[in-house]
Amino acid sequence: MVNYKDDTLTATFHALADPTRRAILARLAMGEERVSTLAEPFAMSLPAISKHLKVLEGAGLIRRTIDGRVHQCRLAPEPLDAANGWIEEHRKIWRQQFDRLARFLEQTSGPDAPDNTKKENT
Amino acid sequence: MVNYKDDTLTATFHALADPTRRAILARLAMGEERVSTLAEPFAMSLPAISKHLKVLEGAGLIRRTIDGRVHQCRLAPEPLDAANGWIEEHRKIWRQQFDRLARFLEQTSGPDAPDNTKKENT
DNA sequence: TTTATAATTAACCATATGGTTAACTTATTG
DNA sequence: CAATAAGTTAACCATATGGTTAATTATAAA
Repeated sequence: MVNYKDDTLTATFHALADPTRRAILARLAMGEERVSTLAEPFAMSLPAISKHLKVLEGAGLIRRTIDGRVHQCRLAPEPLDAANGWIEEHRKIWRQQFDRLARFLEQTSGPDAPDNTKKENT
Repeated sequence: MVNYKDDTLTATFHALADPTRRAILARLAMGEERVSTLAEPFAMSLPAISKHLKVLEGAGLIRRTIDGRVHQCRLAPEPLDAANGWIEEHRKIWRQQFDRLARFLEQTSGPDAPDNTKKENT
């Protein structure tokens, strides 16, 4: 039972909860990039990207080195490890609990019993 | 390279980016609970919890069975698998890239070279 | 049938978020 | 030095978020 800092997790998950930021991270996974290059693929202004980068940096997911007027961004894997740790830890228990419930339903009602799960609205 | 639905990930990460919701999920990992029981530990109103549950349900992280006037909540592990998948997939590449950079710095500047990493503002 | 319980919905509020354009700072280059 | 380029900061705006209290719905119990 590792103890994950609450605000670290919150910041990390919040940073990941945006498609633009995830795309930036995915791109950075292929190597360092400067801000303007990172901004290119997106249909939004540079200041918008600048803000996204600040969120990512605030969560510790990226770091930047300033070289003249060029800001080079690169990934920092630590917070992702924390997020991953939290998910991994819980996922196991959840699976167990989920499967235990499934077996319980199998046993009590049998495989031919009417479907008692809630309808999905996928 | 699995293809994760963008909005599923966004909804999942957003749902996880709140300490109250994570606490609810952690509690549900120990077994099904009704809404009022889930609300007890928190210093906030029932409607607030109700909203949190709706967010979790919207992200597919929990399901509920309505039994009379009692709503039983339980976990649904699928979206967490997706989130975990995204993180896992990227984390590997990030680590590689990170370690490659570290080795590169070792080689070019040597172990005794001056520290060229940016100062942390922890 | 009246009353109490479980939970949601409605209406509202303050603050956060994600975007914009314009202005600014700091380097680089002619 | 003047002009350009990289990027951030400032000011602003619309919408989303997370909370509140009051009202509402639906079930259970007296």
